[in-house]
Amino acid sequence: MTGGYQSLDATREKLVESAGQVFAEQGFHDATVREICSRAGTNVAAVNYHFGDKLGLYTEVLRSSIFAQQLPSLSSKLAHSSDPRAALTALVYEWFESIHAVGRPAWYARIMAHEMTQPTLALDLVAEAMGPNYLRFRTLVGELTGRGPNDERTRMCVHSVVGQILHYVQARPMLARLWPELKLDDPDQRRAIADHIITFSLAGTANAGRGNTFK
Amino acid sequence: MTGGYQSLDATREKLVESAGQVFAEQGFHDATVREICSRAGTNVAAVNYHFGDKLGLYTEVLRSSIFAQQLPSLSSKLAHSSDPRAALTALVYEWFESIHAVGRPAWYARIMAHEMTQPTLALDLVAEAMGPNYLRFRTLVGELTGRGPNDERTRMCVHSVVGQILHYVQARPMLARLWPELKLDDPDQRRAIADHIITFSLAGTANAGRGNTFK
DNA sequence: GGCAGTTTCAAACAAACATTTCACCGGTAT
DNA sequence: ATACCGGTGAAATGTTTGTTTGAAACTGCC
Repeated sequence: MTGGYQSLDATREKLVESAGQVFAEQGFHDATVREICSRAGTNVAAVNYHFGDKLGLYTEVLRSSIFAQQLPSLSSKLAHSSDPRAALTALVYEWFESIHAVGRPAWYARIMAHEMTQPTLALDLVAEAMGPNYLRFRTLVGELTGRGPNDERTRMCVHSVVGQILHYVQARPMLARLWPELKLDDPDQRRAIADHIITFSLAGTANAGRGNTFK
Repeated sequence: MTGGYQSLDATREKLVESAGQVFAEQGFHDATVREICSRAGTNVAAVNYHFGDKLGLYTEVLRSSIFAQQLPSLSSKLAHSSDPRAALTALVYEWFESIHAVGRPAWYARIMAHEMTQPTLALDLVAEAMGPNYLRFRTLVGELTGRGPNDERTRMCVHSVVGQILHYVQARPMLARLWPELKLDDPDQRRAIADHIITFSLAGTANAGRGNTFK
C-alpha cells in the first residue's frame, strides 16, 4: 500500500505493454518471460511478483485488451444495422485492418488469432469473450442468407469469411514466400485485399441463400 | 552397408513413420524426439545417428511425404482439365478430405498446414515443394476469372479458397467451442463443408472476374 | 534516524528438452 | 579366431525454459 520504487505500478504497465507485443507476435507458448522482461526493462522476477506466473500475465493482457479494444470497436460494427451488406463491409474492413495495424490496439485481434490455433489454459476466458461477437456475426450473415443465425449454412458462411481474414495473418510467412509482391504493410494493398474479401464473400453468401439445405 | 541389428534400415523407416505422425499432430516445435522414439520403439540416439538431429529427421519426413503424396494426388487434380469448375471442385474436395483423413497420406497436408503458421528452418524446402502446386492452382483459378495466373485478383481468389480450407484445420479447437455440433470426424459433415466451400468460392470467383482492377 | 511494508535485483533452482558420449553387440572380412 | 565396423543402448551433458530465493533498495511514516 505504501510506496515502492515506481510512482504507481509503472512496472506492471510496462510488463503488460511489452507482454502484449510479444504474445501477439509469437503466441503464448513461444513467447518467453525473459524476452518480455527484456523489452520492459524489468527483472524476470517481476512477472512472478506482479502476476503470479506467465499465465497470470497473459490473462491480464487479455483482460485489458478485451476492455480496451473489443467492446468499442468490433461490437459496434456488429450492432443491428439497417443494411446488413454495409455492416458486413464495415466489419470485415475494420477487423482486417485491426489485425494488421501496429501498436496496442492490434494485440487483441492477433492474440485471438493465435488462440484459435493454439489454445491455452485461458481458452475459457477467450471463448467467453468471443461468444457474443460470434453470435452477432451469425445474426448479421443470417440476414444476408435469410436463414437466421443458427442455420448450418449461415455458420459455414461466417467461417468462410473468418477463414479468409485469418488466413492473411496465420499464413503470413508462407505468403511472403509465394507472393513476394504482397506487402501487408501497405495500407492500399490491405484495403485492396479487404475489398476483395468483402466482394468475394457477398457473392458467396448471396449464393448460399438460394437452394435447399443438403444432408 | 554391412548388416547391423535390423535387416535393412528398419530403424530409419520406423523413425520416419512415427515422426510423420507426431510432426503432423503437434508441429515441429511441439513434437519431442522422445515421443517420436518412444512410438518407434528406438533409442533417442538413433535420431542423431541416422539424421544428424531433429531438423534432419523433419526434412526427411518432408522429403518422403512430398514424393509419396504430393505428386500423385493433388497435382493430378490440378493438371489441365477441360472444365475448370470441375477441376476446382475435385481439388477442394480432395485437399479438404486429405487434411482430415487419418493415416500416412494425411501427413503431408497437415505438416504443410503447420508450416504455414509456424515456419521452420525447412521453410525453403517446403516453399519449393509448394511453388508448383501454387502455380497450377493459380492457373486453374485464372481460367475461372479470365485474368490469368499472375493477376492480382486471381491470386486473392486462390487465397480465399485456401484460407477457407485451412481454417477448419487451424481453428479446430476454437470451432469445437463455438460450434459444438460440428463434427469433422463425420464424413457426411466433411462433405457438406467441402461442398459449401466449393459453392461459395465458385460464386465469389465468378464475381471477381467481372469489373475492373482497382488500384 | 529508524522502522515496516513494498518493490527490485542477481543468482540459483528445477524441469524439459535436444544432443553427445562411450561401452557394447552382432555381423563381416581377414 | 580375431580384428573391424555399423548400429544400439543407457546414461551423461548442455541449453533453454519458467519459477523461486534471499538480500538489498526504496518510500512513507513515526
